[in-house]
Amino acid sequence: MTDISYPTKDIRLAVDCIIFGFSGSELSLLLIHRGFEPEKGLWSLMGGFVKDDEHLDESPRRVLKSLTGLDDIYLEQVHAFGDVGRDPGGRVVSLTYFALIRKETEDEVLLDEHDARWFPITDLPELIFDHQEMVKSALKQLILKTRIQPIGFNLLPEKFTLPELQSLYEAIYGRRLDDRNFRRRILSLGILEKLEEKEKSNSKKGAYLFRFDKTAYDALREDAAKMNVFLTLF
Amino acid sequence: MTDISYPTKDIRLAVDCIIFGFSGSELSLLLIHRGFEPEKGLWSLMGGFVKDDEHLDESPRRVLKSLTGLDDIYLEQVHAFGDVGRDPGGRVVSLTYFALIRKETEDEVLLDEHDARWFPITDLPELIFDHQEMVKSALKQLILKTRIQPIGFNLLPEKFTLPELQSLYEAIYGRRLDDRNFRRRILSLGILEKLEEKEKSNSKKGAYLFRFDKTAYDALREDAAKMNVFLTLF
DNA sequence: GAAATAAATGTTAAATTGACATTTAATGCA
DNA sequence: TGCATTAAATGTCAATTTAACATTTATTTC
Repeated sequence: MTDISYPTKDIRLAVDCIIFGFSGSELSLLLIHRGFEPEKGLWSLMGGFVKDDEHLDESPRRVLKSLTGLDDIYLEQVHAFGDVGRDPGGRVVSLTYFALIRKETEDEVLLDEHDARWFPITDLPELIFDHQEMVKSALKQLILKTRIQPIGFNLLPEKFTLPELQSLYEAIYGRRLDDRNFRRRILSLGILEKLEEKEKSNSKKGAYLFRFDKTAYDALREDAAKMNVFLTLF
Repeated sequence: MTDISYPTKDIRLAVDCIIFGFSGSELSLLLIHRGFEPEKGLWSLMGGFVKDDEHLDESPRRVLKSLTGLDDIYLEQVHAFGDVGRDPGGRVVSLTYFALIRKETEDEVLLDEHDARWFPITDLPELIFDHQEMVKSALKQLILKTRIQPIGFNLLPEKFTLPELQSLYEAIYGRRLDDRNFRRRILSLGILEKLEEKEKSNSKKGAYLFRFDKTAYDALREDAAKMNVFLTLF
């Protein structure tokens, strides 16, 4: 940055969070019912202004904490939206972050206070401003990232079954996957630790629980990095 | 964005451009010699402040125009850097954009005026502030994007040879590729139009020139989108 | 002990990838 | 004229990966 002639005092900086959750076989989004004009009654992403003394990535963390009560949320910056006129309240540049949370770990009381609700990604209500575009780009980034990094586990409980994991991938990619091929591929990576326990809520037989093995993944990634080669998970 | 209680009047918004060029077999970066304190004498990315009345993506276009004289540059937003204290001149949030330009179409006079110089990506000088981190993330994004979208052509002249194209991929990925396998793969996509002309500056035999076939690519992408499937170019 | 249900498993053909060496076209110089 | 030089262009084969497909297994409940 060399040109110091144009301070931009009138631009305000905000963050908006695209909060993904997963349950059953559905990927969903946590939205806020907007209680004031303009666009009263529509739904919106949860957001807030960046504080003067706060690092950028802290800002969505604070916002998410206030909405869900959760710390330690997986967050990724997506895009800056800031065209003139995108927000009728003045020049607001908004940084979007997507968040992956384990559904049902969030604080229901806080959610109620914010008039927040989960919506299936396939059936979203009308959103204010350019929030729909924000969701679209976040989903695109989630899809691309999921393919090459094991971030999906942030949407699942620590222990999960292979059918659950497959459903998650299907929900993210928006298409059905062959179960035999999925298992073979995902297990061959060696980044899942099979447990003795079974989860029986979905079937009589029960499905074995697995846990993500971060150490194994780090080694795998290290190897790929050494050879300057792309790592594709599924 | 629902929380309206924290206006951020003291945050200034800037853009910094990571300008990639390619020639010979080298990927390089256009940098500016910093003529003033702090960090005088180091090199930096070309940047500037976002104007109050300018759409976000227009800002790097204006900056690039002033440096290179070029319009119609391929640009992609990369990341917002804005931690407190990253710029000693106050709270400055900087949006980074990477730019792909066809080297030697730029205006030499303007470059001289800005004390700008090309550096091989493998041999960069010391950069101010967090600009090295900016370069790193931009390069990462370039690599990922190159794999799935035909953006590399923006670094080449309209007509190019296969050896040139391969060199470009090698420079971006940072590893050697097998020429026979490269040709087979890239030609099988059907997105290159072979011309009658040959380019003879690099060899006695001469190499056939090709042109990127956008129509064919769009059809290919359309097909992939229909099936919700990933498209990998190379 | 029979029915029901989801989990788990295996095979094969087709396609893709990776590794590898020779021939071709043109130039310039002897 | 033809020989040396140089980078471009080409092909094969084995190994790996992928896609497509159906049956068996473990457990519960009636």
